[in-house]
Amino acid sequence: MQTAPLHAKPVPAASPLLAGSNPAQALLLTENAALTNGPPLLFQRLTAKEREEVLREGQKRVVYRGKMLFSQGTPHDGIFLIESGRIRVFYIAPSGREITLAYWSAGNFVGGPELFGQGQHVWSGVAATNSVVVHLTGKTLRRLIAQIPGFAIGLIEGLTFKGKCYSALAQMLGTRSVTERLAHLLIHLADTYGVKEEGAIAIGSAFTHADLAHMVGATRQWVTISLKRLQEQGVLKAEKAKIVVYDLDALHVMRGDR
Amino acid sequence: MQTAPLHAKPVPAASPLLAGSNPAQALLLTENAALTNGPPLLFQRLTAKEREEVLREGQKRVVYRGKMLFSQGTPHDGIFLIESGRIRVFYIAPSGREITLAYWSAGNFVGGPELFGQGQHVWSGVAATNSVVVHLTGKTLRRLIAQIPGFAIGLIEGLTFKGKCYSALAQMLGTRSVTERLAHLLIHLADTYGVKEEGAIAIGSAFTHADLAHMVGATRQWVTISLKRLQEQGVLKAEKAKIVVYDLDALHVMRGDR
DNA sequence: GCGGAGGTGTCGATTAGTTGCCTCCTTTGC
DNA sequence: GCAAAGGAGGCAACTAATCGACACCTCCGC
Repeated sequence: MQTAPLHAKPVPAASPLLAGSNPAQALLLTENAALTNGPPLLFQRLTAKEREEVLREGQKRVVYRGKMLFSQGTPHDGIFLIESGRIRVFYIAPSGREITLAYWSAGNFVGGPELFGQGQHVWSGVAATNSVVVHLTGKTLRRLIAQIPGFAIGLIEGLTFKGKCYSALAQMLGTRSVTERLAHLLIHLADTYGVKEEGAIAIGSAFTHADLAHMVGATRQWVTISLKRLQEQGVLKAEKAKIVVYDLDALHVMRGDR
Repeated sequence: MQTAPLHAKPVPAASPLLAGSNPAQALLLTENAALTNGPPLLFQRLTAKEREEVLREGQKRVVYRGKMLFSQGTPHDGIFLIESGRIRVFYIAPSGREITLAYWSAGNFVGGPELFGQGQHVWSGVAATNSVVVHLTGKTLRRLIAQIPGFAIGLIEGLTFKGKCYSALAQMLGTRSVTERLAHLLIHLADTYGVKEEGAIAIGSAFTHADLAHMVGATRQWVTISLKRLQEQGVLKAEKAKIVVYDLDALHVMRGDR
């Protein structure tokens, strides 16, 4: 997730959102599987025609990896609908400590919890991969809500969903130890990105220790130490940019649900 | 905040909500003053007639101090509108650790983040004082939303507001130390319940150390220690059921905003 | 091939925060 | 009036997690 220069990949011409069939995901720290498996897609309830209309109203923007989409403290105006790529939403405290709320994929929108603006962003958003987003201003949103009933419902569903995400994160951070949170995250990663590999599950995602640390709300070093400890216990094996989980059940025990 | 038996106070006959003029508050751990000063009241946008209609549709319920209003894990159906009293919304992890989201007063509703049900409660709600609530089921909510436009907007505002609360809490828990969080809370308490007293501010609220601990996400003992430390520094003086703050500025420094 | 940047592993010191236990003070019930 | 119960507060031992620093490794651009 470094911000190193990348060969700018060509931006796809046709919007995948028009098809309305992408397996949208949200990657975040939670114990509620329902939250991460099926975030409600904003476009799900719309006809092809309505989808086109929404996209026409918005302003398409290409965001390269490492570039900021919006920043905490800056004025808020509307939302960003993700067409492709992955957006990391995070917050940095005055002290420099950082917490990642979630990684959002195509079909979701970011830039909440407010919809119409009139405030400031409380989170920041950065492109975790080269991404394409559609910016819908507060003004445009009002118009679309009035015009397309399904769009309004989709937005409310989206807001409700985000509410659940925030609240799940707060619960995790408030009541679970870092170790438990890490176990949670690993189970979730295994679920989402895991590939079965002769009895074990390989997580091939390119998350650095720092990325994981931000997701569980801990320091990079502590994640390194914890992973090493888990490795010594035979629960998993950490190779570079790849984690192989041998004993998923042990993680569940650690998490506190078995 | 103990659940000791209380002499049941008479329940007021007329609903204060009909007047639509109570100074509603939400007590929670956040750095955003706007969040706590003015939570949007559900009834603010309604005419007296509409208010009556909503109250007629709901089922009134008296909840005595210490009694549960809803519990995490139980099926969710609709929301509870607070007519009088104070409801504490909290979560208990399997390990027994507990975190308080907020204390909500008259004019607010609890039982989110979902509106219509079809899920389970993720938080629990308990009466912190003898309270009167109006239960609006998911079905009733749908009807009211369709009938009264202002009610729908009020609900969306409420949801958005709750989203901000959750997200503020997550940010606090993820990036601030317990000490900083306690400073936050004390400032906020001084703001809300504080009474000026010859240069100092007296917080007379009957919050126990355990209550404070649950609000900042720490143990009762650590709050005791921290308060004692602050007392040694001359920042405040903790008497029983009363905290006198001498040096509010020191708390601000501790919080990291000066 | 060299230098830089970013990621990882590790160590030691320190602190933040927890756990368990104990005492004191109120309240309640008889 | 007194015993029992339970909450509130305090002390001490312990551990979880942070902080800062540094060495190493690998990938990448030049």
